[in-house]
Order: sequence, then C-alpha cells, then structure tokens
Amino acid sequence: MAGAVTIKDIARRVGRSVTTVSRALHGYSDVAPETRELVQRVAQEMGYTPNVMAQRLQKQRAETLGLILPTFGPRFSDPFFSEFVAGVGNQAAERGYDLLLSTRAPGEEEMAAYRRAALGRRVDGFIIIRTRARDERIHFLRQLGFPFVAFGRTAETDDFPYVDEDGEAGMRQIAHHLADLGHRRIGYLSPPLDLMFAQYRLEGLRRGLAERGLTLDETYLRIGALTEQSGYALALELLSRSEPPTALACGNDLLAIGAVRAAQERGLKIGSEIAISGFDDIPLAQHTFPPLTTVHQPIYQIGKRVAAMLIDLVEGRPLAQRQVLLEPEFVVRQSTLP
Amino acid sequence: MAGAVTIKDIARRVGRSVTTVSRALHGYSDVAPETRELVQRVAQEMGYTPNVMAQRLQKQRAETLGLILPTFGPRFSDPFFSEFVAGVGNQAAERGYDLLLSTRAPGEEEMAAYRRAALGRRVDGFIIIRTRARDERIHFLRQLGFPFVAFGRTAETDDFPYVDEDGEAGMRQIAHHLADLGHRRIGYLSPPLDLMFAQYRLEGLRRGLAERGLTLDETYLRIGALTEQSGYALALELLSRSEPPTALACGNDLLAIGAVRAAQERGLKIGSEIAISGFDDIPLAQHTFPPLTTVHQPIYQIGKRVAAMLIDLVEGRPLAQRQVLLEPEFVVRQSTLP
DNA sequence: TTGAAAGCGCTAACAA
DNA sequence: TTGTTAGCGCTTTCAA
Repeated sequence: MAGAVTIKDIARRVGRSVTTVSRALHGYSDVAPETRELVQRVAQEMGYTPNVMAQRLQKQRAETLGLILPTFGPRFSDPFFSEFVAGVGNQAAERGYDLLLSTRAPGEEEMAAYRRAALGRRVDGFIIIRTRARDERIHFLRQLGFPFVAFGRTAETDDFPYVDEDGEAGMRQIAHHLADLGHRRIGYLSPPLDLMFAQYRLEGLRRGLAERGLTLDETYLRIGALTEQSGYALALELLSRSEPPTALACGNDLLAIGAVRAAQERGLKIGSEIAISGFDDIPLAQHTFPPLTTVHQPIYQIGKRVAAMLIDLVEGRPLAQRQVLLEPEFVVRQSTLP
Repeated sequence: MAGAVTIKDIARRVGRSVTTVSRALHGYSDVAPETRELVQRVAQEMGYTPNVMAQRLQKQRAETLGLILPTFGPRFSDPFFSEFVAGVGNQAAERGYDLLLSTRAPGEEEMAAYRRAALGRRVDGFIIIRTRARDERIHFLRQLGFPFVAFGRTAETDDFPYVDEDGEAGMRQIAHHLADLGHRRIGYLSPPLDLMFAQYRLEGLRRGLAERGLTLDETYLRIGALTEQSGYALALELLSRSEPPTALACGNDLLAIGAVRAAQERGLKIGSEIAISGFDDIPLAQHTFPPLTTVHQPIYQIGKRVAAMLIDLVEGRPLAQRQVLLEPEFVVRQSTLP
C-alpha cells in the first residue's frame, strides 16, 4: 500500500512545477488549456488521488464533523441512531465532509473525548445529541467558542444553534387524544428527566391534561431508563395497582414497546382495554401489535438539517435560522382506540 | 477558535528548539530531565494539544478506521448497528484510533467512497459489514492490498481476514428444535440471498431438517427484505394458505418481529398455536410478546474483535487468528413451545 | 543534551 | 502562464 502517486510525481512526468500541477488540477484559469488537459490526463492515468491529510493540514481545516454518541448502559442499542447518522453522514458527504464517530458514556471520559477532538483540531465542529438539562458538553464548546449544533435544547441557556422537535406540543396532543377518548386514570412512563426531551414531554402531558380539566396523578408517574426493559417493569408496576390506569402514555417508543408487552402478558386487549402511546415513531412502532399511536420525528431529516447548519457555521456562512423548532406530527394507530 | 498553541510557541517560551520540545513531550531519554519537566509543565500551562493532522501527515498514517455502512432502503434503521459501532469505536479509541463513518447504498457511489477514502489515505483500513455473496468491496480492497477485516464471509474466496458467527450451525439448531417440537410444516422467511449470512442460515435450516429426516418444502420458503414490514407481509402470505405452516423460522429478528405481528393479527397464540423463531437476538427480541426464540450474536464483542484485528493488521502485527468463526448460542424463549 | 535542516504532500503569495 | 519560495505543525535524521 505504499507508493501512492503525489503531485510531485505528476509534475516530474509532465515536466512542470508542482504549483502548476496543483493549479491545473483545481482547474484554475491561469494555466494554459493544454497544460491543464495534459496534467489532468496524466493524473488520471497515474491514478492520482490527493492526500487528504496534506490538504487539510494546509487548509487548517479537518473537513470533518464530530459526533460522540452517548451510550447508556452496556448493551446499547438505539433505533434512532442509525437513521440519524445516515442523515448526518449523507449531508456531510454531499458537502465534502467526513464524519468522525465515537461512543462514550456521559461523564469524564466523554468530556475528554470532546476536548481532544476539539483542541487537536481533529474535527471542525460537533453535533450534540440527547441534550441534557445541564449539559457540560454545551458548556465546554460554548466557552471554547468551538462550532457545534445540537439536536435538542437544555435548561440552562438557549444561546446556541439547535434543531429540536417541539416535544411539549407533541405530548400535549397525546394528552388531548387520551382525554378525549374518555381516559381519566392516565399513567405516564418517562425517560430520565435529566434528558431535556423528557422534561418537555412531561411538561406537555401536564399542560395537555390541564387543558382538558385534568391533572396528572403523580402516583401514576414513573421515571425509567431509555429501554423496553424499563417500560416493561414500570408498566407491570402500574398495572398491578388496585386501580390500574386505563391509559399509559410513554415518553418514547422503547418504553411503550415494553409497556405493550406487559399489558399483553396481563391479558389486556391493547387499544380497547388499555390505551398505550409512544413517542418518536421509530420504524418498529408500526410493527407492535397493535401498531403504536405515537408522535413522529423526521429523524433522518433532522440529521441532515443539523449537519447542514454545522457546515454553514464552520464555513462562516450565516445561518438562515439559528434555532429550529419543528412541529410534531401526531400519528394515531390502533394502540389507542375509543 | 484560532490561535491554537503549537510546539513552536512552547519552544519560544522555554527558549529551546522545537526539536527539543518535541522530544521532551514524547518523553525521550536524550533530553535533560529539567528540560523535560519544564517543557511538559509549560505545555500543560499553555494548554497545548498536538495537531493531529500534522502528526498524521508526518507519520503517514491516518490512525483512522473506516466503516461504510450499507443502507438498505430510505428509512434505514438497523438495531444491530449502534451496538456494533460501539464495539468498534471503543476498541479503536482504546488503541488511539478514530472511526470514520459513512453510509452508502450498495452500488457505484459506495465503491467510489471506498476508493476515495483508501486512495486519499483518509483511513488506514476498513471494516466491512454485511458481506455479499459476490462482494465488490472485498474484491477492490484485496486487489489494492488495502487492509480490511470483514464481519462475515463471501461465496467467492475466503482468503481474507474475517470474524463471523456460524450461522449455519445456529440455524441447524433451530431446525432441530422445531423438528423436535413436532413441527412438520415449517415455513422459512429469508433475508435476500445475496447477503452471505442469509445463504448460510438457509443452508443450516436445510441441513438441520435433513438431519431429522425432513426436507424444507420450497413452497414454504419466502425471500424478503431486511425489515419487519417484509416479515409481516410474507408471514401473512404463508398463514393464508389452506395448509399454513405450524412453525415459522425467520432469517433474522426483524423478519420474525413482523411475523409475530402477522400471527397476532390472525389471532394465533404464538408459542403454542404457531412457533416463530428469529435470529440475531437483538435487544428487542426479548420484548416481543411472547419473547422470541432466537440465536444470539455477541455483536458488541464482534465489533471489538474486528477492530482489534484490523488495528493489528494496520500496524503490521501478525494476526493470532486470521479467520474467526464463532459458535452461536441458541436461546429458547416462549415463541416456540412444545 | 541540543539544534539545524529536511521533509511529509499540499496550497498560495509573489515574482518573473 | 509559469516557477520560486514559504509555510501548514510535526518528527526525525544528522551534526555539533
């Protein structure tokens, strides 16, 4: 794998200087057409591909976006993630950027990874996902003045560029829907509240119920992890009460899938005997039995958008819109019936 | 974000040459202890972080592993993927490597991405996943002599380093299990057969049945996509026949999840009235109702292992084992009952 | 124990 | 239209 063709090899071959070759390759106008063609032909023939590292060192730009995926727990599987990464990756590729990916559990090591990648100029900017109420990553990058765009907001400041879906609005719609279906004992399974999106969704549930003259019975509120396992366990808990909820709203689809299993195990007919709703509309949400009522997130699009904004930022282009809040799309399926 | 501290800045500050500073920072022995300490202290104070690109240009190594994820279909979601990436990423990080990630649909553009990354020395080696029966990626890299390690095998040659699970052995166990449960009309939903793992699994089913004196009725065989949607549709098809299968083996968990929904919709009691099995043991497999009988793949471990092998390869270390075939672990749950 | 100089592959300011 | 020169930040001979 040695002996890659360099600009120097081409220069020698065509009897021109490296400068001329470089300019010819970039199609600059101040080089004789014949030279340009010759150089390009020879480059092609010799199988020349520019050494990206050299270009980047010279340009002082990594042409690389960083994405450090927070992993929760050992067996980490995020159905969102592949779709989001596809969105980010495709947009990045389209604009000539690479995507540098790491996974790190929140904490010290995670921050060290940010620090190294940023200070070592390994990446030009970061994409932050799963924002936390108090988010050290955002702290750090803001203070450093290092470019980043977040998917999600935080509780502390909103002086940074982000794309988010309006989770509060989404969950309000679910609350309305369940209330309008006649449910009064409504349980709620929430993801950990240090995740900002969980706060918005809970708040949305509260507001939505209030708007129908109801209040969330706090004893029906359970905080869990981001997993089906957690949804399963918490749902069983609620369903075992003497007065079990007739509807179970869940802060994300994974929790809902766990809840569905719990209800099925109890022999409840989901949809009619108990209503269950999710949030996110992961691909699997259509494939539970019955299919899940949920709120859709255009996750691929969000990935693309976040990446596009970050690249604009990195290249010093002004952002058309620094903060994007997307209207959620409510999707009624058969897990909540009249 | 300008004005990053360089080795030159430190040199100026401590009144030494850049050479000395470089050596001191690397802890070389041929520099005076006082100088070394001074340099290291000052570097710390000034917040020095080496410019990775410069180091890499000089070393002629990208210290980066490439992973180009084949995306099938637009709404691409692979439950495997996040876990695999976590394994690869963590191993890479541990050994000082970055992970460069792209997503590309199989085809022309995919190959172009490999070409650019390889020839532009953007990465030192590739990890290939979802190997195809005839795999152009492997062709290309082999011919170029570019380092790579595959997760999976191909039909053409096996003269390359890989890690794979013995899918044939795994599916044989499922065949035995179903046959021993008394099933005679056994349906099979297969992923596309150009994916090599699908071939092994189908072969395993055939052999396993043969070993119990049965043959796979080809009219019960359906080839689908890698999605629940596909499993759902194909299962419905088979279940609508006048003599529907009493057991439905599936080539992966996603297909099985779709099949589970189809069976539920038909009012079949899964486990007793119809047996359904998956393959992969994705996290969700425990959370269908009833939980899925399947074959486990230690996907995180495989990711780690593949990355470790690739790094050894890249660094010219001999591989302890060039081809690794893992014994599958059969997991019986409640979707297949006596 | 230290430093000068060369070079990794490329781009760009400047001069010719 | 072309070439010379310098430099991106770093490592590594080689000589002192």
